[in-house]
Amino acid sequence: MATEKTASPKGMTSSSSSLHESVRAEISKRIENGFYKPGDAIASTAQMSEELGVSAITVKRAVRDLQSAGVLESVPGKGTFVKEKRRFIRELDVWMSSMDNARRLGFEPRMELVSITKERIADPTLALFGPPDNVYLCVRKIIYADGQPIMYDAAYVPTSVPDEIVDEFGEHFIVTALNRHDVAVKDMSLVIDAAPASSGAQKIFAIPNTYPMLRRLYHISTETPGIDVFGVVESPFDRLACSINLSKEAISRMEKK
Amino acid sequence: MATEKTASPKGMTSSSSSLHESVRAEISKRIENGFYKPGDAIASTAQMSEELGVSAITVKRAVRDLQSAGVLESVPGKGTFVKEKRRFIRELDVWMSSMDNARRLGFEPRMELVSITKERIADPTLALFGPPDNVYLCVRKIIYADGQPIMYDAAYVPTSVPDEIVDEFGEHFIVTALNRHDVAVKDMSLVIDAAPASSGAQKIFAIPNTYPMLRRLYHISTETPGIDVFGVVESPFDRLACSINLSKEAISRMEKK
DNA sequence: GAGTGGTCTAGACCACCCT
DNA sequence: GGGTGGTCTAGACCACTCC
Repeated sequence: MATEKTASPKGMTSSSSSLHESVRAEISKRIENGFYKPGDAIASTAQMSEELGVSAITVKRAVRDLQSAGVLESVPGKGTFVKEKRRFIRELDVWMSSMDNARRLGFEPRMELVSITKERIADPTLALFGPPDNVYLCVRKIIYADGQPIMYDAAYVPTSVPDEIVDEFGEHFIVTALNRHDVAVKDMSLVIDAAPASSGAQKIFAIPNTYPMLRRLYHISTETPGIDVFGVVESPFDRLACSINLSKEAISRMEKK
Repeated sequence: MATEKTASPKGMTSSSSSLHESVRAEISKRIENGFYKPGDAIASTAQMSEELGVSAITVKRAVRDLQSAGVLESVPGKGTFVKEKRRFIRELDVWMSSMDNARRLGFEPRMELVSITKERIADPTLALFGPPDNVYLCVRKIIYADGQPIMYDAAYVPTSVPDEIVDEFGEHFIVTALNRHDVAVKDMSLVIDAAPASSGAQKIFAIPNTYPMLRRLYHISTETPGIDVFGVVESPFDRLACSINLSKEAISRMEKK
């Protein structure tokens, strides 16, 4: 079958080797051109299949890859839409909470407590910080900016932390809540990486497949013996970036070497 | 067709809704169990298709998702293999070059100059730093750790930089080369995010589809007027992470607020 | 009911690798 | 030649939404 074999079906630039790549490029081009604007629905699979002269499955393949790339979003029964691209930048150097950070950038932040449970640290990547193998209070929360979920935070705090402080975890960031009760933060280690979404994050952010999230692993140590906090923050990579400024002082350390 | 409809074909845990997710989970389970070890070839599509009682396409779908997740790697004509998981951690706080950083962590680093061309800054994300719209020298290089490519660096340096310094870009990091010629670095801004691989990075790292890379955008400003460097480093997210330590001094700034 | 995307299948062709 | 993965197709069913 497949009798006619046109090199480049219906006016697509056949720059790529495979057909689904060409289709993907065509859709991307239309978005860049402004033919499809953010929020718009693109042509349906059936339409585009006929229009470009390729099979419906090939169109679906291209669309799925663009979903993964954070460009498109499909709603079953409705259509496939061009995602709004607005990205939140978390400034790590200014050292303020994400909430303050958001406000400064003109976002309307909101925090939602998901659960407080007693758990051991499950995430093997947190082993990087060498946390004691205890049972912790695991505080999970979602941070929104302008209604969009941008972070999913799982913090492991020692069970020895008094209830007055725990009660504030729903409204405040961990560090803020600790500070308000005179538990001074001594030091904070961060590891930034990307990894497939946890099951919790998959539900919250509606991640289509095992797609990587931008992740911040943290270890907060305090002046109070026995109070160390470990945690993971996951964010969709198209909605968050981190910024840092390394000042002259830090650089001078290098020059001395 | 598809007459028999077993809920959970051939002893897979049907924890997921869709079939390809179950297949994916099954493969992941076998890797966790140690049934498939790093470097091993997994069962071929045809074998697994029969073994699990699902169509070959569904197996391929599951394998493709695991490729994207950085778990599997397929070599056409040979088979599909479990990737070795060894990750390089770039310490940003210590403020040393990636080469020194690598040696300290027991990696054997190597740098390979790809090209030095005259270009304007193409990457729109670098606009974040507000670079002047000039023609720059674009220095592209690959950094390897133990033979594995872990970074793809594209640096834009002003054309006014003397040739003696440019000649050293092939062997040294930008900052190191500048320092060696008394161009002192004043300040460095970093943005860490994840984004689909550039075309160059796709080739170097053999990225299957438009899969996101961990990215570091940088802006280096120097004491010498007119010498500012902008750049992008891309890394496969399963091969690199960044670490930072925020010391007590940085935190004290917050407490004062 | 008509249209949408999501899933699954069977079958085919190709390029590649190994023996 | 026989195996592998990669691609493409046609056709089907489902759940969903909107009219």
